[in-house]
Amino acid sequence: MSDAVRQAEDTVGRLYSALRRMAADFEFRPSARVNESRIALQLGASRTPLREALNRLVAEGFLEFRSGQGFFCRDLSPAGIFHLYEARVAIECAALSAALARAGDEEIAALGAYLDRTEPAYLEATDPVVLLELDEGFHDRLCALSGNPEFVRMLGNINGRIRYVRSVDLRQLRALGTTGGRLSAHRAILQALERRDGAAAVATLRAHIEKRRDEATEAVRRAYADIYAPGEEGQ
Amino acid sequence: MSDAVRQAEDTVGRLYSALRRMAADFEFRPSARVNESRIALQLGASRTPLREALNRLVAEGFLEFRSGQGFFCRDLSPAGIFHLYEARVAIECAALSAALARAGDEEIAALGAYLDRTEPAYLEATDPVVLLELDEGFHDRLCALSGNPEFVRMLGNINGRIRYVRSVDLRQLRALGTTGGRLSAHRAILQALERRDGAAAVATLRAHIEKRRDEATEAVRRAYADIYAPGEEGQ
DNA sequence: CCTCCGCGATCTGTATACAGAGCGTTACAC
DNA sequence: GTGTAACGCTCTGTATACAGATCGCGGAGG
Repeated sequence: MSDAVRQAEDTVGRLYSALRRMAADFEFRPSARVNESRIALQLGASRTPLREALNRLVAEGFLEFRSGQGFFCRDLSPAGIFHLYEARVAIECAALSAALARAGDEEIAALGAYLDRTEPAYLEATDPVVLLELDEGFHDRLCALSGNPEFVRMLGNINGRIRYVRSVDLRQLRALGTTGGRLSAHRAILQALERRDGAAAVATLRAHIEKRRDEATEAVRRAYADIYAPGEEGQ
Repeated sequence: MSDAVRQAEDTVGRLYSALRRMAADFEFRPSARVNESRIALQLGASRTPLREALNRLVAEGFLEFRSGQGFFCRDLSPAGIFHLYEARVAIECAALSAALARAGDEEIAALGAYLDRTEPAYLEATDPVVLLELDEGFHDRLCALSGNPEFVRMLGNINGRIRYVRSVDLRQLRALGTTGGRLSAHRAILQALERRDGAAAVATLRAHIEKRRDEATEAVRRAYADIYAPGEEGQ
């Protein structure tokens, strides 16, 4: 059994995870074709399971498929990112509403404990990847309070697809020294949730996300620079 | 070119469409394993493209995958359907809000024309499948007014997964002679949209969907009866 | 009668092979 | 010099083959 569990991550699953990360990080350039043979060799598997994993990512919107031409990376545009942020607002706010009605006090307290626990790391972190992980961690847990796995699934999908832009945005925010505001926004949402003040909680969450949404155009521009000239610090 | 377009539906695409319909209609019994060899033979293709299509459906939540055991049909439960309806409310209401801000008068007029055009068929239709198609047609177009393809994609996914239960629910409504209310609800939403009365439009839409959502438990019970004893008219 | 073990059949998981489409490149004509 | 057509290479799309895992069934032991 322990062997089965250990090997639970089978080939397709392993390839899927690797490819998802690569697609999220735009290791495939926007709109560029994915060379199956090369990636298969690189990941140490044959094309059959690789294509199965690629098909999953197509269904999730990470990649596109054109008949007779193969798989392509999704493109990256301000409009596309805006739409994803808009969907994120819809899902997170709906999840929060559901959580207000259904989540128990102890579950909300657990989210508070998470916030307390991660606060030091949040304030000290310099790596935007770590910062983003902590940020997503809060939002994921908040979403999970809804008890609706569809919300969790959809948010996970969206977060994966905007992760790169968010990390670029976050790096910029850190450079400007304004990351603290994000944390306090999380705290404000939690407090409104504890008070069962639905209107305030949803409004705060919505404003929190829409603020980033409205930076999307600028962040996408930076993301392009970052994808095609990595390493060169901002500017 | 016309040949290319005609053949655009390649093998994987064809299999995907066929399997999606089969999964939506619960031609695979809930939680039952999908026999790859049999389906491949049945659909006239080999297992390789079949598995690619199956993997897309896993990513979309129509099927589940268990390592070493293969593909299984999603299960059918009142809670699961409730969660899907809840997600549907979130997406459709958010899409409507976006449409209020962005859709042009002529686009809204086009939706009105659709409603006028389909009204006779709606009132005369006896086949629940046709009725459902008309109903979904309105909601799809309404969602598309948002201009956000993510909303459209998500709604399409959700609608596919609740289609069977909706068709059972709709059949019951028809038997009770209350389908007219649905149509007038659509009309009310449209009129509020034309007046740019966001609060009324969203409230009407929400109530319209939540009414069905709250029938989900009963509809799932009927759906089970229908899946395992088709042909026998309800009850 | 129930339980556990082992065998066999079935099915999944992956690699590989091959056919055919797409695309770039080059050479030739204008 | 430019446009076009044909060639060839590369890569995709699918079938098939085979290895390994899983599950059911039958028999033996308690």
